Amino acid sequence: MARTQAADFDKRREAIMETAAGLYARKGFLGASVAEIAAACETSKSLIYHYYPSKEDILFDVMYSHVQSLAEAARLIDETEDDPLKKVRRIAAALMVLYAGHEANQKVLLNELANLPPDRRSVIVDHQRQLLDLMDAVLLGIRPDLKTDRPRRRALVMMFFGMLNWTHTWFDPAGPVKNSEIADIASGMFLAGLEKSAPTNSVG
Amino acid sequence: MARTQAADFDKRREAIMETAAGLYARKGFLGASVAEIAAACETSKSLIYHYYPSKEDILFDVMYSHVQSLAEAARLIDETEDDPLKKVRRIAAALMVLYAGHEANQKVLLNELANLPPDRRSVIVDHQRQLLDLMDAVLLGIRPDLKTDRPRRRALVMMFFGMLNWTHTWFDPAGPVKNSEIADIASGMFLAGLEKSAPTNSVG
DNA sequence: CCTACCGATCGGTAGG
DNA sequence: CCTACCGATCGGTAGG
Repeated sequence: MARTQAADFDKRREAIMETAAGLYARKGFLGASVAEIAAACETSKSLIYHYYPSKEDILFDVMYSHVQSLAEAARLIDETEDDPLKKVRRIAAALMVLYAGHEANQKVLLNELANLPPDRRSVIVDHQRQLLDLMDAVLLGIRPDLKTDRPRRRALVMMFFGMLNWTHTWFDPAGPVKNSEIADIASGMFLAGLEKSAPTNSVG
Repeated sequence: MARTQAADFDKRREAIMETAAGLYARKGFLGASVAEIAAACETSKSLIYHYYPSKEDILFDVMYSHVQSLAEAARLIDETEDDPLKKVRRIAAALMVLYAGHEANQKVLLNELANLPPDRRSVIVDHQRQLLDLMDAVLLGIRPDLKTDRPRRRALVMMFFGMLNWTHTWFDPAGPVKNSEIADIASGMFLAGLEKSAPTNSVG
């Protein structure tokens, strides 16, 4: 019976986390109260504190679960795809799927990092850096001439993530443009830009 | 003498606004207290309320002054430059100059819109939409084939602003890459992507 | 799992 | 009378 209760515990905890993610996304971490989270869960404030030690622990959970799935998805593609051009397109597509399916978590991840204490923030930032480093390696495979220009590579990788991450401010998964099209447009611009600025026509 | 006092009033008011912008950017609107703003201004809370009716009015001022200068800069280029390709490059460069020179205002504009009441928020959003509409017209000048595909144009314009606006999360004006280079990279990718996806080779 | 609370701090305002 | 400004404190609400 203890196992059954534990399973139920994790399930309720996750439900609280997802409800909190929605409120944190809409009102901000500081703008959303624990009482509001409890009300949205149709339960009491005390129940929330039974599942989480603090409001901040819920925030960490929202961010950590999401950033981990992003890094994992990219790693999987990196390991199973050889062509660096296809890597870019597949990673963009996979990230957009995860963004569109977890809009609240994505908004919170991008907007509320400052509300974590340094030690927990660095855990999240580490995972984000894994994603950036992975894309940096992919970029280097496409543009080996940039081997000694890390600052420029960093800027280029940030353009890629800029196009994708900015979608949280405007993209509507229910709208006329599908998230797969957004991924195609972003990776298309990224690759076209890399090709056009390359020293030789070795790209393509 | 009344004129001299009025001039001093505006000057002090602006100093408060810029100090508040820095705190709002670092700690968020809800995370920064009026007491902190006063302390950072080396004055009292009451003095702050002498210059602004509320904490929220300061927020509006921070956003409004910034978004207006962004829209104005783009409008000026739009009116004085004929070549749509050059328009893109010049607007990107002008926006990056304003972003780099007003980092705090830019962060606040992008992160704290939800903390304005609907009526004041719509004033800011209207100015942002002017910028988007302007870029949409420029895009249409480059890619007339997209005349009937507004959703796709919107997505393309958002890629442009995604690259530029995402810089507030990573770009360091004191770093090795200049903001003019960022503008070149972003507009280069945008234009290369437009060219590559065009139905004919009419672009360039 | 709830009601009843706490220490602290919030945005905003009082008298002078 | 006005403005510019201060130290102290208001009523409510936050997380816990």
